[in-house]
Amino acid sequence: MREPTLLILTAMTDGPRHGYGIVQEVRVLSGGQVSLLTGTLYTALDRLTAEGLVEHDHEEQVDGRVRRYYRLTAGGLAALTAETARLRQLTTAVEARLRAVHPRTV
Amino acid sequence: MREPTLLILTAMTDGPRHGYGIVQEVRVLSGGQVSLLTGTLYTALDRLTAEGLVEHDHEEQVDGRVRRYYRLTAGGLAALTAETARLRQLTTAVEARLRAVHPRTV
DNA sequence: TGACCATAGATTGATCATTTACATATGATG
DNA sequence: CATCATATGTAAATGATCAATCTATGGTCA
Repeated sequence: MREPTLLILTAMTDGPRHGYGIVQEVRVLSGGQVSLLTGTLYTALDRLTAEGLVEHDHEEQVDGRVRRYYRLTAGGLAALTAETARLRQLTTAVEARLRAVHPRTV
Repeated sequence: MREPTLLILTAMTDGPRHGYGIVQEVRVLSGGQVSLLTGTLYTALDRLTAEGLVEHDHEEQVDGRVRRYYRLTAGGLAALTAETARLRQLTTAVEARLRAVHPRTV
């Protein structure tokens, strides 16, 4: 799982969100570092839907614009949790190595 | 930076290593989870050399086989350190979110 | 009032890293 | 005599992301 995918899933943990809402939420939770491109977002949502990690929720009409909401499935939450644990383990291992060899750089 | 790349750089933090040595080291430091494929390794080494994160060290002849050693440059170490810090920050943010919303799953 | 920005959706072609598969070669193990 | 561990690499395919573009509404500012 790549980074944008991880962040997209994370943005849906607290409930369904529509595309633009995911873009904004990812910006917030990444500390302003990641601004998803729409090309990344919508193709990822299609892919994740096909994989069963995400599914359609409902649609809204706001000011003449459609809002399409997506939600995380149980499988999506499980995948996100597993991936995060794997990532933490990896990060910890790399940091341990850096500390051991180059104590001042970490 | 993708995961295999991160691990390849990490495997060279304690000194120069040759290709196959990197494969073995990555297996160890990933807790046996990642076995680099040679296609990934050698194309990554070429790319990282072109980017200046890695450079050629020396060559050895062992049992009629060549061993080509690579080492991390100062820029490579800096990039690895920065990437690891970024990854930790990201992982922490995602975990915080998971804990806040689904306390039992983390 | 006309330009621009934020919001909201989406598609297309290009790029890049990785994977898969292939190719070659030696020495040790069973 | 086959297979595995060691050791190097290349070429084609896949997959995810990026860059660019498009449509459309409502609000702000000069």
